[in-house]
Amino acid sequence: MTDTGDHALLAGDDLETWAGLATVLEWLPPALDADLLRDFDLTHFEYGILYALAHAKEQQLRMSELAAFANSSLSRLSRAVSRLESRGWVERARDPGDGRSIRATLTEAGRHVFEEATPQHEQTVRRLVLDPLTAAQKRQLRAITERIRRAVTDAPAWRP
Amino acid sequence: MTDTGDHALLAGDDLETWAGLATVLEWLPPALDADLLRDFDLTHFEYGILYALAHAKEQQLRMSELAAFANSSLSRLSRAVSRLESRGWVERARDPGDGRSIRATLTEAGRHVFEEATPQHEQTVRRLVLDPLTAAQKRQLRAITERIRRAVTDAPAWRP
DNA sequence: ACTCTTTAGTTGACTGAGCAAGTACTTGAA
DNA sequence: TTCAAGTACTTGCTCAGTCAACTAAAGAGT
Repeated sequence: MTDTGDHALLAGDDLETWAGLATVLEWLPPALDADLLRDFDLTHFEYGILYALAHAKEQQLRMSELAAFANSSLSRLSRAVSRLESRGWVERARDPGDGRSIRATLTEAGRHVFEEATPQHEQTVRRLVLDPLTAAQKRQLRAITERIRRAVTDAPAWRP
Repeated sequence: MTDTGDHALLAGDDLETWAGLATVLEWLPPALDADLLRDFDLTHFEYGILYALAHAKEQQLRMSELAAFANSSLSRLSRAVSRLESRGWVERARDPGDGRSIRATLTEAGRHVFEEATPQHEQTVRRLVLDPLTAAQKRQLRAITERIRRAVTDAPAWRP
């Protein structure tokens, strides 16, 4: 094994910290998706859209609001809503007040799917993330993710 | 806002813990990719392949070994190596000992790119993950990611 | 030696996401 | 009032990733 230069190479505890996080970054998202996908043919992202609509006033939101909730580009959201619409879970209607806007509404069927999927999904979140941790660790994780989140959003050349 | 049923809904601190982690899961990977992609046209995944090869004996590994290092399916790896090969950074050669296997080798050019990219990438990892945390938090994060990793790999219906 | 199965890897068809260009409506300013 | 600039979405193109089907070689059993 050849060394790769010595610009303060990542090593020891720091390397382990990073490797541990990288592993979770890699494996947790597909694991979170698995149940939802198998039983409801929903990705976590699509579930997030149903979640936002279900909790919105009159179960409807403008596309751009929805994109903000879902941390998504408008383009990604537009395609995702198209998929949900084609399954009859969401409907689109032009906003009467502003003809540029489109309001997405959760249908009865969509609400039904969301209510079926929710307990299972929350169960998955508990099983993979919350239950394995002690109360202290959950508290620590909140502080840690908050610091990382701030570093990411402060990053130059990276505006979420 | 309508409630969605009361099957021990996620709420309070637990909800915050989960929301915090979900945000990091969403934003950190693209932020980690950004510099590498801009300056070297390399994704984090492709960088990982170069990393594994650079640290392997004679800078070469069988595809399936490489897939294991990169936590990747063989199919994804095969396509990624094709991309790297087309840029002249990796070469493929049939294994003389076992005609089924293919050994991927890092070329001189590939080694060069890897050595150029490494300091910057490690700098990014520090900036986004390690530097924002205290020594205690880094220790905590190692323990936390280890528990989550175990929960994920133990998951029924999810065999990495 | 001759199949049968297993292992290693690649590839075709399809899907989801990003980017940039396009459409449609609104607002502001001459 | 009219037209330029801006806002809210959508869509065409391209690319990476998955799954399943395929090729090729190795090993196992008879």
